[in-house]
Amino acid sequence: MQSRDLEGLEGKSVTLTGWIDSFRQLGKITFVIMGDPEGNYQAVAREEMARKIVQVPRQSYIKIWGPVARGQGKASPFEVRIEGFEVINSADTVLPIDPASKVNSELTTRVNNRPLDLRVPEERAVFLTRAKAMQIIREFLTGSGFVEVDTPKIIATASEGGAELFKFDYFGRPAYLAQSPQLYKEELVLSLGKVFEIAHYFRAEKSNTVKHLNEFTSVDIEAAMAMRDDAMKLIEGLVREMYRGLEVNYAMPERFPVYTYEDIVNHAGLKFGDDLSSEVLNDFGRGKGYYFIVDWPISLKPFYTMPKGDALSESFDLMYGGLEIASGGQRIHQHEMLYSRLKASGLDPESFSEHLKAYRWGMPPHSGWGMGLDRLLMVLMNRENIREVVLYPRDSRHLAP
RNA sequence: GCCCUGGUAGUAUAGAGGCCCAGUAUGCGGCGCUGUCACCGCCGUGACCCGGGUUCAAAUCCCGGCCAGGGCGCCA
Repeated sequence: MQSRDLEGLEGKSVTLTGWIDSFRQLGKITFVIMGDPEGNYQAVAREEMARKIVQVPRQSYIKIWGPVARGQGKASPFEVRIEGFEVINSADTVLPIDPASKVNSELTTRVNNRPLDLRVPEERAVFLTRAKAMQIIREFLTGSGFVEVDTPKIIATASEGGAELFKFDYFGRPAYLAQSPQLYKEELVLSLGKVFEIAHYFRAEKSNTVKHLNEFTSVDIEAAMAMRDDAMKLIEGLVREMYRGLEVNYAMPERFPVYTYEDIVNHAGLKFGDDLSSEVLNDFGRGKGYYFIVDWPISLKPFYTMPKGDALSESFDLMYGGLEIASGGQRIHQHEMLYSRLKASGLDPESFSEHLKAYRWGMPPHSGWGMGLDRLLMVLMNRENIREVVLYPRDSRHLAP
């Protein structure tokens, strides 16, 4: 309930439930700032009622009743004149954070007390935006002919090599938590054509940065008969749609600039084949918004990446400044080529036999990408730390809450 | 894995060897105030991460531990 929602109820008596955000006591009149999932609104108690209600601990969940009247509040043209109240469940008087936000707690303290933290409308807004973002993504991709799929997160073999995976015991056999849906989404292209998945993935890397988590959310797509440029157009369109749908002001360029890997290597004075470090990307990306880096050396990309000429690949990364938001490109669809790329990447084709099967059944050419949703949201909401846009972040130091 | 920084009331902070049995804000308890809007004023409450050491004297310096934040690497 927000003050403006009370407008149509002027003169009527209402009964509302919610929590007490704060009190402003002025002698015989007390203003009670009430909160509920929709927002904050003002209620007023006088005389005896005022004396009684201020004894209820802040953040307690209560029921109030009384008529709605026009008020003089700056942010609350309408208010509830409290005729009675009932404490449904009281809160501790010592709270680990201050939901009235008179003192701002640190991110760690807030995350450790997330449910209470989210009683702050501004903090709740982050996750309402996140929810809406996911809705926009689903609508955009579904509207573009993609089918939403669910692939397993418990897997038997490493999907791409590279990142460390979490290993665990699966009824006596070794199993891993999925690092990406890469192999499954490519297999599904065979019959579904265009697929997408929004899910959590896991990396067992002991990263200690503001942009890495051990459990993160990825938006993945894969599309039959799409070329790399089609995949790039799609993600650019999706990013634009998200800014539009979420009403985030941002000076979006006509088109996202495209740089080649070689441009950056030359700019940084590196040699072909060197990976681009955070330092190089931060330097190159300084002052830049969204842009693409294309034509990476095949040696720096996973085995399923389609080669371009001898040394390059049909790949791209979507960047924001120095931060990698997504990566993708065209994939290999020919069995023989995939087999030899596996070997060239130092992987054992035998352990990918389940996956390779699909490439003998008429696999169409295809392209796709995987996008770090948390990272995009971080940029979109102008947050410094990925943990700010994840409800219960998992990093190497935090397994709880 | 490497490196840097930091742990002071519930929360957020001041503090750089004696001015500190630790100051401020907010919270909490109390008193006053009839329209606030971070209401205000007054009183009270509550803290130096743990263990050693140096020193006449340690929140402050040194060593170790634990915990946390961040950078690099890895990676999305």
